[in-house]
Amino acid sequence: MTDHSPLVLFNSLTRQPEPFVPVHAGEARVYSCGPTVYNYPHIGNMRAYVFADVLGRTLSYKGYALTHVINITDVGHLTDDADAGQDKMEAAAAARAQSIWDIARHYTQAYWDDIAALNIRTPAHWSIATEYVPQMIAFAQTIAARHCYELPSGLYFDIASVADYGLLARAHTEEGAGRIDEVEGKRHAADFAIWRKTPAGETRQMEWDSPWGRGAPGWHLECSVMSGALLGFPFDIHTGGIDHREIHHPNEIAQNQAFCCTGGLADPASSGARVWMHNNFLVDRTGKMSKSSGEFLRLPLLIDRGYHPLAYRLMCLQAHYRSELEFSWDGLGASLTRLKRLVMAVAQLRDRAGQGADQPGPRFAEALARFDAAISDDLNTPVALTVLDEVVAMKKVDPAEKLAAIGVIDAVLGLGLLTLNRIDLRLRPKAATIDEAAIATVLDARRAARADKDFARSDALRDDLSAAGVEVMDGDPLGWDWRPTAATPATGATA
RNA sequence: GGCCCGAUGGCGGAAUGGUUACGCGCCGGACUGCAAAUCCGUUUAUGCCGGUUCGAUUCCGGCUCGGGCCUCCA
Repeated sequence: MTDHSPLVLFNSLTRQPEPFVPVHAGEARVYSCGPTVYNYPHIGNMRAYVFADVLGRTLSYKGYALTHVINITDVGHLTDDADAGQDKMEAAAAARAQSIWDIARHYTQAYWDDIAALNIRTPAHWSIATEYVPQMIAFAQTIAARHCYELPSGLYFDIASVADYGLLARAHTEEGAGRIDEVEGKRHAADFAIWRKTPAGETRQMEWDSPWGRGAPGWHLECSVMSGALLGFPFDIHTGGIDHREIHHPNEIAQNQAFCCTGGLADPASSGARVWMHNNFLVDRTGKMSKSSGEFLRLPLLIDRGYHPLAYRLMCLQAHYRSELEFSWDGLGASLTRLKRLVMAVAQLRDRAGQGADQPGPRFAEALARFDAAISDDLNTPVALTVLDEVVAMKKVDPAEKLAAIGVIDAVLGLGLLTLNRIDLRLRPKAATIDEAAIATVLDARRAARADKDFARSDALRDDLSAAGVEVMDGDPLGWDWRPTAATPATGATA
């Protein structure tokens, strides 16, 4: 792993791949837009953090000292129009008759559970929006005179006050059909709230005093403030979902420009971050990605159905982060099968390796160079995975060295191959009608029948288990003697 | 309506101006009491119409279809 390719990342600002050049030598400072904790994250949301995690792991692998920040937005966002809707956090609290703070705590924890299940490394900082309100007010005061104007509903940012507004979105701000309900007095349709005043006569659970009256910060403000406070302007990389490329990040950039008193975006440092990266969506043709439709695709739902969460991570890695990825249960099953085979191969390797070398050795140099080239090419994880497969399949090599080579690759991909057991992958679907002990009992009886060459009885027991959602596997190399049939939906579920 | 993106085998999904990765599935073989699991091997694809080119899946134009954003959803 000596011949490193230069790391090239696709910058949304220029729409070009660019060599990564750190702002501070040897360091990489990354800010990722995190969740708004008014509901559970769905697996499409989580794709963004798998992407950010791979980016962070790649930077670490390349030798940069990584400082990663992910924010938690616990300040409410509006539900519909930018300035007229109901606050999402307030709405969730009202619907559940809980304190807005309880709501935030609950969904933050749910998000963190998903993060852990997906083997996403904990960032250096989880920045909590409500802990930065004083800094947000200070930030707003800094830019107010030159870049903002006040209306009865709040303090607004004048997008004409900075150069190149909307460059990131490649959008022209001349508004076409007026589908947005204009806030009375706004100078441009795209002007956005820096501070939202609480309407007269109302009280909100979350509100703060400010020079513009009691209210709450606009949500674009928090990312500017927290990224600047924790990483310093300019920092290296700002990530988020591709939807943020259109509105949120252009606004964030405009705020950063105003705050830094810098000019146009010809100099990428003016935007606050040198590189802006956006992951594409997970698309779901079944329509279960919509949070408004009741049951949507959450990670725990996959687990309940018998799919290990890391199968979902692998599914994400099989596509490039800038491509849309089609979700299907069959596809998830395919990823689980691939992961299972990888894990099994590595487990066998561990059995044979013993106390061996912890370095890959020259036999692996060529493959690792190709891995390096792939991941350096704007995080091409699909190709990186093919290199992993090749390394796993290599014959006549020292097992300990091979294990070390796999370790190098998995440190970036984060599939947990060195620690995951095949047994770990055998999740029992929640809906299964049989428990582990019962399975073991039937399997014992079946073993006895087979020893007696009573194959009629043996097959009957196998059919019983099959009817209960358990597929029997004799002679599995690693003792995985059954698996849940629900985890392999591609096969006809004949009972 | 405005802006933008995409179309690769059964499914997912890479890459490339000239031999179309890889995974899963399918099929064949080994193994098995039979299966399954596992291992080995094999098979199939660049939406349509033009253009540029010695040569296009790749570059350009048009068409069709699909998708995203313009409503704070990654």
